Amino acid sequence: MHVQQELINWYHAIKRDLPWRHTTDAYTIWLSEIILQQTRVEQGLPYYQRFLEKYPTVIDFAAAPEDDILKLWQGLGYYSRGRNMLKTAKQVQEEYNGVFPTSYDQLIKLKGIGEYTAAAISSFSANEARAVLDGNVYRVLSRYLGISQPIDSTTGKKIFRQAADDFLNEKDPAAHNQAMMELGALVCKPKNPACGTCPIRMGCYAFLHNAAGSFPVKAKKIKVKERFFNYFLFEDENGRILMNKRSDNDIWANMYDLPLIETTHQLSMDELIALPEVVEIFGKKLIITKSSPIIKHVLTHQHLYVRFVVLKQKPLTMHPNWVFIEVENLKKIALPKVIFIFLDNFLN
DNA sequence: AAATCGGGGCT
DNA sequence: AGCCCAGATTT
Repeated sequence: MHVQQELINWYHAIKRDLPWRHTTDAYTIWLSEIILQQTRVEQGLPYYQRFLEKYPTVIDFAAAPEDDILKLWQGLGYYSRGRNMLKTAKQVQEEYNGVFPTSYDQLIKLKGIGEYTAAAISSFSANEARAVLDGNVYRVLSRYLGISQPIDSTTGKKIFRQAADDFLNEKDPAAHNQAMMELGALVCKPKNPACGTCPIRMGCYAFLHNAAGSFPVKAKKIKVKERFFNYFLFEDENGRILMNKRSDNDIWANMYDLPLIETTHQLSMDELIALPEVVEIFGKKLIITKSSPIIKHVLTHQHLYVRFVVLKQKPLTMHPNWVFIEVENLKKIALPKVIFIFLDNFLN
């Protein structure tokens, strides 16, 4: 039997029961695919359920305020996904009369949909013969075929694109794509792959050479930047919290945090309150109710060292992006994880 | 081509 | 600590 058929047979026998595998509705599949970008199934699943319940159709989604989308996205990370979805939903409503496109060539033009997602939606919703190429597929193909070009180089990407296209089962692209990713997720895992249970091990280069650990190859290393965030929390006499709406050119775009002084390195409390910016905003004599320990918050490309300083007095000057928000209304706005956790502890 | 964009789980 | 996760966009 052909290896592609072995793979599909294996998939049908052991596949996980995931909700987006029960539909061919392009909107629903789009929702699942965007949520699952760089996100494990178990982490994305509850978000998928909540989004589908609140926005059953692309028309419902298109009508949502951006703040509502970001709020529902809170905690999932890579928030531009949510903002791009809103743009695409509006575009589908206007240019496609609310009917979500299913062809690769139309999908690839939409905001937030790249090669992987266009291939996924077009194959799953319309069985278009497009091979997906995600992290799972890179790993499976590199091991199976023994491809040692780096998956994060331009030439490597071309080679893997060709390999994925060649390997595609054109008679059942949808099941083939699902099977490739399922194999990567359940068997051909990054660490300690379960080669003993792999349905296609007898044709696998890495299995036959006992070299799964050598694939895939990555060329680049991640560079991590350190940043030092000093947040100031001020609660006024009416129990409202002074919040800050973030800009759209940094992490946590358009989400809410607190008045922030960022420094280039870690300061002591004495050094912090002597800073000219701090004096300008809060005056010379700071009345500090309490200050938190330094919290290390780890992002992929940044390590944040975050401190919260609770103040008694209100700022002398107000920044345009600052706004007082009632505690009750905090649950309506999107907060980064580290902010949410601190406020949750502080207020409860 | 390289940098940027989160948060969580596994080793 | 380092790597990876149903990647895409910006610089």
